[in-house]
Amino acid sequence: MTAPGSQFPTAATFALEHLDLRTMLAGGQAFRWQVASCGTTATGVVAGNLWEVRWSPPRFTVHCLSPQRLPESAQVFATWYFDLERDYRQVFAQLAQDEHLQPLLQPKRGLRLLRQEWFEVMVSFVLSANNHIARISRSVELLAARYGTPFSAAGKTCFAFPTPTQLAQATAQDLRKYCNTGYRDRYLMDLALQVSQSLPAWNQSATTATGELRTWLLELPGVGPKVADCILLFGFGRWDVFPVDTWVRKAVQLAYFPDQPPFSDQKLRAFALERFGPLAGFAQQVLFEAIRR
DNA sequence: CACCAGGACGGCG
DNA sequence: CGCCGTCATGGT
Repeated sequence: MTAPGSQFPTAATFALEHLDLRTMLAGGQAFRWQVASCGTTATGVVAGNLWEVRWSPPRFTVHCLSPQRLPESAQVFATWYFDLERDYRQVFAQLAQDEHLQPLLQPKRGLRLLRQEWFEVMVSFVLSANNHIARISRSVELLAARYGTPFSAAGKTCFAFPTPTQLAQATAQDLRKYCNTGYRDRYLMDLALQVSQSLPAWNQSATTATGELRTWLLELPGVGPKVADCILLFGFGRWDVFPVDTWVRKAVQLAYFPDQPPFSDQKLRAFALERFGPLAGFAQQVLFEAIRR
């Protein structure tokens, strides 16, 4: 389907065995999706466009609601963003070889990791420190409305997530006052400044090794080990990381070392990387979802 | 109304 | 290094 005003097809349909929109879109990896209470449709702004998705098994449909802005076909976008070329059957089969993880997998078959835009992920997870998912979502939306580029779609005004340069215009005062960022205001401002002044390096980071990218991220204000790993996982598609937060800490300890004294985050990370290797990031997401319910 | 939230940071021993 | 108090704000 090619909508008037668009030179690209604005809808695409895919066949999937499993999918859980709530977990995938509102589980704490992305913050701009609104999932309907039925759990079968959702809308969200991604990459400067408004999208609607539908899940009616086994069909996953993606529809662009701002066709005049679409820079590529909906199929190309969705294949990348929703990571549709990855063989999730094989991912689950591989992880099922772990006897401690195996019983947790079946309820999480609908879980997927998104390939989000890295700057939005940086900002979202700097906000995530000592914060609630609901409040993070609200701040992200307020940031977009105040500093992002507006566009109209589906009869309303939407806002692209601000670029580093756009967000660098912000003052700490306004971030705190209007975007509800709390004490993270200065982190965000300095983050936007730093990133906007080194954009070429970040844009070429696709070829950078995960370890090196991680050390770059750790130099950014408000980015510690956990946030850096989330940015790598959700924003740069690196699955060879294992973000350790309060939930995963409990989950790993409970599933693997129930009668041992608490491990340090460093030890937990090393354990997981050794055990799950290139699937560590996805294993983390399974553990996170399993313990959080 | 305490307590906690997908932690990071700075200061201290 | 590792440990500890602090940080702004609202959901539960």
